[in-house]
Amino acid sequence: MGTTQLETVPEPKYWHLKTVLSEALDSEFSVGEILPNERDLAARFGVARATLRQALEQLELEGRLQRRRGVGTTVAPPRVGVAVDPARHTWPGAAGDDWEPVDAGSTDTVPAPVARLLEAEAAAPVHVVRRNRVTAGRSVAAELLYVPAAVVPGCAEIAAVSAPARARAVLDALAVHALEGRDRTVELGSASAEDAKALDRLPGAPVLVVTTRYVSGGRPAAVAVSTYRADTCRLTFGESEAVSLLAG
Amino acid sequence: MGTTQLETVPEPKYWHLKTVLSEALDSEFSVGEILPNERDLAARFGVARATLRQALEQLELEGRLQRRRGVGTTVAPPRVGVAVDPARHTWPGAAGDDWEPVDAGSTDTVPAPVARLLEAEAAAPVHVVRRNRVTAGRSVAAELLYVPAAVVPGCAEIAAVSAPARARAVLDALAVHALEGRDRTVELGSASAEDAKALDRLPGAPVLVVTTRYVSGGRPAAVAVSTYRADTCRLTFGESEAVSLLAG
DNA sequence: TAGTGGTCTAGACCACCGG
DNA sequence: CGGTGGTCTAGACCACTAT
Repeated sequence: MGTTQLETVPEPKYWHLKTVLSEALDSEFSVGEILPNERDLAARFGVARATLRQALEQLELEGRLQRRRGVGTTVAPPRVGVAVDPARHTWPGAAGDDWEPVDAGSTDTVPAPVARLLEAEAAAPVHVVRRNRVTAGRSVAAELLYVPAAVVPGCAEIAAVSAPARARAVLDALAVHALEGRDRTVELGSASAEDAKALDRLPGAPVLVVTTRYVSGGRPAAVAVSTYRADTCRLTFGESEAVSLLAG
Repeated sequence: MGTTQLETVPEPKYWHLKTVLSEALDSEFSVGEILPNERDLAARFGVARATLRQALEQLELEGRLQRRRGVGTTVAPPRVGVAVDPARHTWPGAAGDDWEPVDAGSTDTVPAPVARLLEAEAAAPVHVVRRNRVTAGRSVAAELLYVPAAVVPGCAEIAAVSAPARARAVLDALAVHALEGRDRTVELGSASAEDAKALDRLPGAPVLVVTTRYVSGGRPAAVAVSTYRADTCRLTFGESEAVSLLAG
């Protein structure tokens, strides 16, 4: 039979499609340009729409494309470099950061992983602060900050008139302590319905979940769970912020 | 018609399915247990297999499930905490790390983003070292380390007999310099065919891409692009390594 | 209202793994 | 070999956006 074909491992169509599209994006399209619609593209490549969509989904995951229902598919700008770890260790809410306080409330039940990080009982009273991060004019992250009530005993944020003021009250109460240390984890997640709304994405959209534990007085004083849009963000650590902006 | 239904916003089926399955995983399954196959599950929930798969894909993305072709779907163990940023700043290849050198070679053409980070021409000769990271017995990351030939002028790794020895030669030549600093970015990507093989995943699988730039003598001396399995890894920074292991 | 992407279906075949 | 997940099809309808 001696075919010249060696190891005929047929590449999936969607994978090949993704490669072709990716090269086309590099050479024939510019940022913001809109692509033909999915039905036309599928017809042009001779595949089912579902197959084409599989390729588009991958490209969107990689931050190459942006798709919006009712609008179309556009070429995405390079990912935004977002500083996650500034040189100065500071409490959340310090002056000059990109975060805007949204609201604050209290609860007795925090997620189990958060309770573990706080080294507290899941049932202890905890303040929950919601913040959004806007960088370079784009909404990039949503955050829930958990502060045990015991850490900010005098905090009476309930009395504050506006929602942002309630959030600020907790942040200010936190800042009176001395910050000793901080540690972090980064992992992949999918946006909850609530986070999705804040990030202007659909529920389930891929996000980078940054969990930060703040230590003061030898004990965990707060835990922040920040969810960043994975399609548009590149998290930067150390002095690399300026670099990554250039690298975009 | 006064239905009791308010704001009938129909939740997508796959989203609801995901929620139901997620709760079932918490309460009725233990780690490693195998789920019924996709056709049975789809029938049981009264949905098409594609819809069920959409839910399973989300759960796999979140590290809750593990699917292997020809085998089945199993409940995944908690994500492994992987230290990305040890307190001591060291060159790659320092004693005691999890990385095993695989091979090394030379090239004249590096990816454009890498060239930018190296502040070098894309056409300059560069050594490329491939390493794999095995943590807790599991293959978690694959890496390409780019070292400009000018940084390790005496390095003659070509002569080394074995592939790992070639890699070590470059790493050792790098270690003679003084490491001044390091910066990093983390972003979402999808596994290349080559990385997928090293990570025992399918091409296109979601990965966390950690780009590290090593600075020596006031100039970039090396750039590492490490791709971590996003389904099984949680990257840890700072002193949080022990914590995250507990938190698992 | 027309056009877009998002969801869903009911099939089919393929690649891979185990016994 | 039988069973699994992976790929692919050709449709249909829905939710959203802009005009």
